Amino acid sequence: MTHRQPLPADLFDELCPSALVPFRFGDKWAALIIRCLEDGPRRFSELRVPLHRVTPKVLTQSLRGLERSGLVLRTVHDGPKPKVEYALTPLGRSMLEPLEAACVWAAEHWDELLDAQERHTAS
Amino acid sequence: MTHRQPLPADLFDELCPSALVPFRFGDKWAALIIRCLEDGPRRFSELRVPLHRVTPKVLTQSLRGLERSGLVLRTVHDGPKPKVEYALTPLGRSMLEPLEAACVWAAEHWDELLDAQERHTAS
DNA sequence: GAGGGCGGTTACCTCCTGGATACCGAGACC
DNA sequence: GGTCTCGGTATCCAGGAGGTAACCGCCCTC
Repeated sequence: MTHRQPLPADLFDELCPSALVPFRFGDKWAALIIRCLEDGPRRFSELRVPLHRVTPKVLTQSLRGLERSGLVLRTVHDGPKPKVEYALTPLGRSMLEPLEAACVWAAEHWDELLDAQERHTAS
Repeated sequence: MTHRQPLPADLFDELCPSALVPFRFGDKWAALIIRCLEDGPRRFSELRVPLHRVTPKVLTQSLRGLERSGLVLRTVHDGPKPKVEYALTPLGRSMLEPLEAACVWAAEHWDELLDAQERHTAS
């Protein structure tokens, strides 16, 4: 091994972006929700279908979190029938690219990941 | 809005890779650790420097988790002095690409993210 | 034989996420 | 009046992630 750079003294210095690296960005369901919104705005009850394992409370929590981060916009349409729509903001939409890259990686290495898990639980 | 695809009925059907999408992959420090290893193997005490806000217990936990996932290899070099090295496996190294994409995204939109946070805490 | 660096481990505790379950008000529909 | 859908809340609770602090054996050097 040739002479390498020593590691930086403090990865947390200042507001180092790497501390907010989107791996581990958002809560447990954030990525799935964002992918549900990529085709356009969706209603709450529309999101509940593919995410039926997520209770409404948790779904609301996640959506509020994404709203707080500026990734999702919540719009209440006044009218006779209640109608609430969630849509990606431009910022949220810009996230689709790295998110897609991460999904592709996961899909490609799915088998290896499972193998590693099994090999460890076996031993 | 033109006619869109309805959302899939169940995002959790089978072993859908999107459920393991690397956003939210690993624990709190996984991404930072992986980036510390991209230049080659590092020793435990070497990692402790940039990650000095992570206690040894948690660092060990994270490293064990990454080892379990097959992303990191732990090697004990027998010899007069104790020497343990952590290195990325090929699988771990392949993860650098999407991780880098995520970091670039975060760096580019850092200001927007902070703005959104502040705007929300203010209101 | 005292001390120090290495690579951790152990015990304990706290907080927060996420889950289960039940319930709610407004409007439309019957 | 009763009931349905929509878009959530309220309440309670368990598990686990993560933090604190102390300790450990081994080997080396002084």
